Amino acid sequence: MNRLYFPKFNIDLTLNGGQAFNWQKFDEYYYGVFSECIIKVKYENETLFWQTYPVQNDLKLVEKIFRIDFDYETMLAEISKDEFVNVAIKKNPGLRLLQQDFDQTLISFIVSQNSNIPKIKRSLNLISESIGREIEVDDHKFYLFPKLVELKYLKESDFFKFGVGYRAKYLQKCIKEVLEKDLSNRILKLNYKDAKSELLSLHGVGDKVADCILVFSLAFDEVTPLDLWARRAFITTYSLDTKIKYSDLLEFINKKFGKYSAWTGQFLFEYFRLKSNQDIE
DNA sequence: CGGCAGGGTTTTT
DNA sequence: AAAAACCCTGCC
Repeated sequence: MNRLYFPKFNIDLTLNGGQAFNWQKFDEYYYGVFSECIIKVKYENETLFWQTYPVQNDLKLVEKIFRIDFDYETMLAEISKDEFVNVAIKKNPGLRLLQQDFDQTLISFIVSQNSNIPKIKRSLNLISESIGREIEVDDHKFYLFPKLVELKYLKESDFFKFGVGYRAKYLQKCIKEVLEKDLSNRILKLNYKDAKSELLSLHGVGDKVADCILVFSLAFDEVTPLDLWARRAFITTYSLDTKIKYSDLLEFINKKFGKYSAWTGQFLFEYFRLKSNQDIE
């Protein structure tokens, strides 16, 4: 397998957290389903072992998805100055942000709204299995995530069969809109403000889903998606008004953490989510 | 701006 | 067993 030196990486925390729904673990390897390939990875001795299928050795893709070039140390040094964030980092060392495919992330987070992780994964798998190309890796069958041009032919009732409920209509409309606007290509050149307003104009995309896409696929680190957990985390940690508006909370976070807002949010989010799972203290 | 409906599964009571 | 919650958005 190929190797990349990649110190300070907690692969379990990163791939099982709420930013990606397309990784499955078999034995000691994770297999990630993308639209162009399956990525197989494991992490050992500060090294990422990886391979891509069916086209092998796609280094560019792996470097992009794991944000290999991101200066993790400098970011940690900066945000750990905050005592609360420092605790969250200590409890979740090696947590990282990914930079995933735009189209796939868009679909994934429309499906994710008001739902839970097992159900989200099930629906996304159904979508892949129904039209994605089959790829066999290590005796496991995977199905590539369909591209928007393939999904645009599906009707609302087709999406409904994937168990996405009322989000079927959002998906069906949104895919058409994105293709008509050529957004997948254009958005790569836009700044945060313009990219977000483009996303908000899409059916089924509100503040939270838009920010998930901007952070988890376009690597806009100056904001963080404020779902219920992240919102609760920030409000509790900094004793904010429980009724604070979405945009006001984003502004508060950006003033405090600037270009590392996304990383701060991710650490606090995981810290609160895992803490409540153990439900101690 | 505020309030609520909207799949269906998981979690909590 | 029932109810509430669930990484929410569109519509009124």
